[in-house]
Amino acid sequence: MKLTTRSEYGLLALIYLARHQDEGFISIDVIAKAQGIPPKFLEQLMLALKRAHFLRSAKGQKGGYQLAKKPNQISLAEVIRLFDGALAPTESVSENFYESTPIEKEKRLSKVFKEIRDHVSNKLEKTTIADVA
Amino acid sequence: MKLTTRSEYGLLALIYLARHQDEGFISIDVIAKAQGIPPKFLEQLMLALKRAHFLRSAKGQKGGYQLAKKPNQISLAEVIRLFDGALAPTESVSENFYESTPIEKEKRLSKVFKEIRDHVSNKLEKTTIADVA
DNA sequence: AATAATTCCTATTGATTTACTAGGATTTAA
DNA sequence: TTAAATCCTAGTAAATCAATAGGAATTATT
Repeated sequence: MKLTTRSEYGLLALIYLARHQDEGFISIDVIAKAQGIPPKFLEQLMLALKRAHFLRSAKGQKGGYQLAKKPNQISLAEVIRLFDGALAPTESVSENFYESTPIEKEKRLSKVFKEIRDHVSNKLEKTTIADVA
Repeated sequence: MKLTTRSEYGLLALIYLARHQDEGFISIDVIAKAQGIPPKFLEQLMLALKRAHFLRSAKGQKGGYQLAKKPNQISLAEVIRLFDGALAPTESVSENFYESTPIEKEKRLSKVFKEIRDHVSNKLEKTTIADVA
């Protein structure tokens, strides 16, 4: 469950937008500058967030992005899953991204990792952008 | 905190050795075959585990590896840190592998990840090879 | 109508990491 | 002397990651 910079940047962008909810559409350049994110890289992330329906956009001059949901309706779990996939320490123990891995046959070990997955998942599911903005 | 296969294989090897503690030195080929690990890859991992003093070795014919500590004195945390580094979701929130990351300035967000780090860390610190073998 | 500012979209790049493999040197039991 | 093992480092192929490039489409402003 190591976060990539995409997840980190994605969260930072959402937090920024949550803090400026009532200011209409905000451009990538503004967000990038405010949060210290390479603008062209952020562009990709915004597109992904938009396609996942966390954001709404407006094209053209005076265009930009705004939240498509209330901050308290966007969980950290959803955002991190979008950019990084499984929250679990191994995919063999993931609910959403199951895949076989070497430790799978070791039931006791798997149980430990499942417990961790549950805790991480619960925590990130419960925590929303509103909580951290 | 996504486990690499090195960590997974490393844990599997230690579990095997814990289950065969009283059988003297056991060769890489035997462990590799039993646990389904590419032998030359396992060799590297064993070497690392030896250098970290989890294992003892004997060279030459009839040689091999055995645990250098009791299974209940080897925590999952130590093994995973050896192969994968930080247990924390971001290094900015890691005690043992601190490094600056983008979310660092967001205190609320960092707090969430610290809580996760603490839970993961505690759980893996408390759980030993004896518990999972 | 022209221009500037923006999102949209895909491809590409360079660096790093990951999962291995290769192979020689050394040691030791048979 | 030989076979079986660890020791050790280098190399490699593929994947992932972080970031850049650049053109197309859209829209407000001049």
